[in-house]
Amino acid sequence: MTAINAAGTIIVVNRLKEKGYRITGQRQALVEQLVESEEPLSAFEIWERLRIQYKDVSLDTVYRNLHVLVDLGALIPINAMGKEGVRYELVYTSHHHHIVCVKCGQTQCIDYCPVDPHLISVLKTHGYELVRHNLQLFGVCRHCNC
Amino acid sequence: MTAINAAGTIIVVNRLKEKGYRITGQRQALVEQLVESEEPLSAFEIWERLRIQYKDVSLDTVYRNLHVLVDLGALIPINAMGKEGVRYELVYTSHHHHIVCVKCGQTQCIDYCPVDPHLISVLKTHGYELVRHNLQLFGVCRHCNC
DNA sequence: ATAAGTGCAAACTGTTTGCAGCCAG
DNA sequence: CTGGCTGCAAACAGTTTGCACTTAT
Repeated sequence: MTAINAAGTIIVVNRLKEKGYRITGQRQALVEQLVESEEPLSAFEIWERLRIQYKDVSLDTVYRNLHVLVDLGALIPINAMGKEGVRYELVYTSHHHHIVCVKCGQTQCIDYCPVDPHLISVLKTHGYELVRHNLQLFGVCRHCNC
Repeated sequence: MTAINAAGTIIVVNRLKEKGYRITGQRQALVEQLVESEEPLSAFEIWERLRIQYKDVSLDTVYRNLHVLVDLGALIPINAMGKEGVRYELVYTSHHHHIVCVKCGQTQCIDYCPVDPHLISVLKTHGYELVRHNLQLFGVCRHCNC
């Protein structure tokens, strides 16, 4: 694990401690997997990776810890719609959106966000103040497009 | 049913006929429910409404017909990102998105779409071909902002 | 010590599928 | 008439929950 990843783990683990959560081996290992992953992971994928270190870890524990992190605001759920369920990504990185492959369910980060001053003002004319947003992009990835 | 809704039903039904699908009572009634609905419906909600006319219609039939309409391109699946499953909206109206008030749940159509040639090309560089998309906007409406 | 966290199994939800009968074309 | 459509039941995948045991604090 790189120094930058170790730091990321510590940040998340400290947030857990602050809120009174206990740091178990499984919980810390789950955070490490999320920090080290290049892309959002599904609960099942996290489970597969955790089992290398914790051979008896259960999928339930993965789900429970994912919920804890989501409640904490440290993790955002990304819905892949269809193939495989929700994927999770830590949010200490910069703001961006994702595209999901409608065939295989893989996701990629897209460094683009539609929310600009123009959209904000359009919404204002409708009487709305924007609180949060999510751009869902669905496509076919290079691999599935053959 | 208003004249405009009747017209909407006919448009969708004709697309089904063109592709060789048969027009059963259940199928037509399902289209009518979608046309008449102000907002996207879940499979379960459609089923509830269909059962008023077709008391023995099965939920499977709802799903099967939803798939047919999605394959046809007449219906887009919208993931509510909450605990509920997928919602469906007919696409014979002009393309737009919605903003949802996080306090009262009211929605408004927003005549804005982030998908432009620039975004398409950004996605191409990621190896993705865009199939469909959905912009989810959450805000506080004029009424709730006091 | 003690309450949060865990593994197991079983329940639950939303969706899909195999089959025999039905009905639109 | 006949293949697509249907209802039924059962399977299915992803997720959640009740329980007794374990472990971090």
